[in-house]
Amino acid sequence: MTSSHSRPDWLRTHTCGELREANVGQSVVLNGWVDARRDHGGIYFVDLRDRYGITQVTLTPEQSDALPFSTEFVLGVHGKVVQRENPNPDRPTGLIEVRTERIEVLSPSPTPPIDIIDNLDAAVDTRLRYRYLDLRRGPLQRNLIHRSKFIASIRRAFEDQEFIEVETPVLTRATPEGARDYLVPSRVHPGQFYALPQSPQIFKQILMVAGYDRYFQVARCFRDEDLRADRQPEFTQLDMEMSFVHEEDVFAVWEGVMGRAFRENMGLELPQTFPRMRWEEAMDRFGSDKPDTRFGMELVDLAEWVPTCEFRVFQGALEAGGRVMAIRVPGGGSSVSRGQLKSLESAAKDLGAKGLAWWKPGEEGGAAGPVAKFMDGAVGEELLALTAVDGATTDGDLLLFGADAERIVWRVLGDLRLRLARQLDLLPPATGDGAQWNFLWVTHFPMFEFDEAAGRYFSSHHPFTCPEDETLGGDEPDVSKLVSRAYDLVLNGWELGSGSIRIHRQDVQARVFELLGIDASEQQLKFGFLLEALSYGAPPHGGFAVGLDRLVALTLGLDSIRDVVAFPKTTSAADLMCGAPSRVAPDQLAEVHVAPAGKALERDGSA
RNA sequence: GGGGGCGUAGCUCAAUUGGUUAGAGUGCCGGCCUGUCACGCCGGAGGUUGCGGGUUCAAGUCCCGUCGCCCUCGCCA
Repeated sequence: MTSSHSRPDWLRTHTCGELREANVGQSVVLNGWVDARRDHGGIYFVDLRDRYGITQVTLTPEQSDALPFSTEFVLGVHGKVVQRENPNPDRPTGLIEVRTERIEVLSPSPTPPIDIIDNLDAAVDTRLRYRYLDLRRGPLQRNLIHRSKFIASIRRAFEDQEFIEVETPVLTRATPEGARDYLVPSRVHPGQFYALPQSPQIFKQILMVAGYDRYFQVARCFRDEDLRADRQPEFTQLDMEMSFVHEEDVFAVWEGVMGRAFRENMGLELPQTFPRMRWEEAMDRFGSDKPDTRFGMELVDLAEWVPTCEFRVFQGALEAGGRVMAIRVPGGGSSVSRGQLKSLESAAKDLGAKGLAWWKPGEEGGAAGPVAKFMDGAVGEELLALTAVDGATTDGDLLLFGADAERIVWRVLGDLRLRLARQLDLLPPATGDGAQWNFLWVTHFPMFEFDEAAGRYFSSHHPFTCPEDETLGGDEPDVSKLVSRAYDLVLNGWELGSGSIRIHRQDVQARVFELLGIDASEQQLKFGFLLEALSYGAPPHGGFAVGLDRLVALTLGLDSIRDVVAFPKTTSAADLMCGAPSRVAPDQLAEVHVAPAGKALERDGSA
């Protein structure tokens, strides 16, 4: 059967990015948006744009007078490709132009509220309100195309290793712990709610029980928490799970996946294996569980040295069971001013420090810092030797100290290290030739973390994470010291993703619940169906998930994931383009058995 | 929920610290120009200064409230 529609003659024969000298003499039809116009009286230039490029079109005065059009109109241009009198070497199509024979407006446009140019400087609200115009711009198009190709590489990499892509539900059950759920009321079950998944965690473990052995998915996840530049309420994870594996098997798969995606999309060869670092070492050397290893300024433990120093604050910190550590800022003696030290100190205080001790060994008197008087002679010499990078002694450095509980020292010095690296420009460029791609596996996370407010322990990862020691320390364990088989993948100081080897033995699982203070009835209530599934022959398994939005943003050198998400939301989780969230008609609410309450009542219902 | 910043023409920003008719660049509209590609020259339109209230002879400017956007702490197993 043939179509009853005849093919319109304005349909393009070429895109706006493909005509070259070889096409000179050909009759062509182009479709595209009016990027710019230049009227020279006797001749009229139009830059016609689509996502492939820009081609210059020439019109006679008669043609331009006969047909009014403006920027962002969509045109169909019939014409002949000709060599240019004045070529433009800056454009791929710059050697040719299309001399118009016939032109028609396929679609008009009012003056756009934002310019469709690469270097746009417009308010974010306007860009989000008219997202379709923002997305028409070159940089955003290139971002989304890069994202698409990146995902395609990852899919191929998983498929080549026998992974099976399985879709899991978006309407699912509320999760007992973790982030706040997005809820969806059920019409059929009055008073009951679905939740949108925070991750496919439970489903992927069940797929292992079901024998799928190697699963992956490009999965949308939802968390009803406050936003940041690198956090959206819905985001995309590259999720996977494997059976009959050890940590190293999971790492190897991802090293292959990342290697392929970087090779195919960025022309970069990543190392075949990424470095591994235990959590404890990451904290001790970088003050962070997601260390940026592209620069030095590592933390140095001063426990051995402190007793030789008279400074009571340092000694007091050790006596109280805390730590004393320092970072050495190369050249900081001159590059970090008193004013900057003040703001560093206030940053340190915001993070829980009582103050910030510093020393500029090259300086005299007050300029040398508040603790300089304790650094005379051998004491100072020894400290300089301890903190020297690769044994090298450089003059004019700055030493910053942390003396407090271990957590605070890590947090404060880890933060100052990053702050100073940015301030002093120690970071390599985010993209391009000088860029570094420091992938790192961080392993051996603590099993549990104590929550002061709740007064109990919580799983650092989640309660199905396998402990390193399956006896969990025996009869009287020190819960705070237990180590898990959870791991993170870190890239240049960003946490790309996390995962773990799971518990598959019921006795171990029961013991973990016991340590978390979750009794049998609560277990049944919260995790019943998963525990039941795991009882029917659960293979030993483990998995991992990577935040795709962050990964893509990083590979493009962007700070904000908004520029790699087609339709992002604002800091208050609103979609300015379609106006979500919105009020709904009372009928619609009644149908799902929901009535406004609290603040929803105060704002009188202008539905 | 807390802290900070911002809100003036379609867009990006000014407005001498409370004082005449709120300006500029850009975009848009009109005119001129045959080789531009950030075209050029001339002219024009375009404003509820986010919104509401207050102080004052007088408010873009000061005060109170409110809304929105951005950053950030909490939060995000």
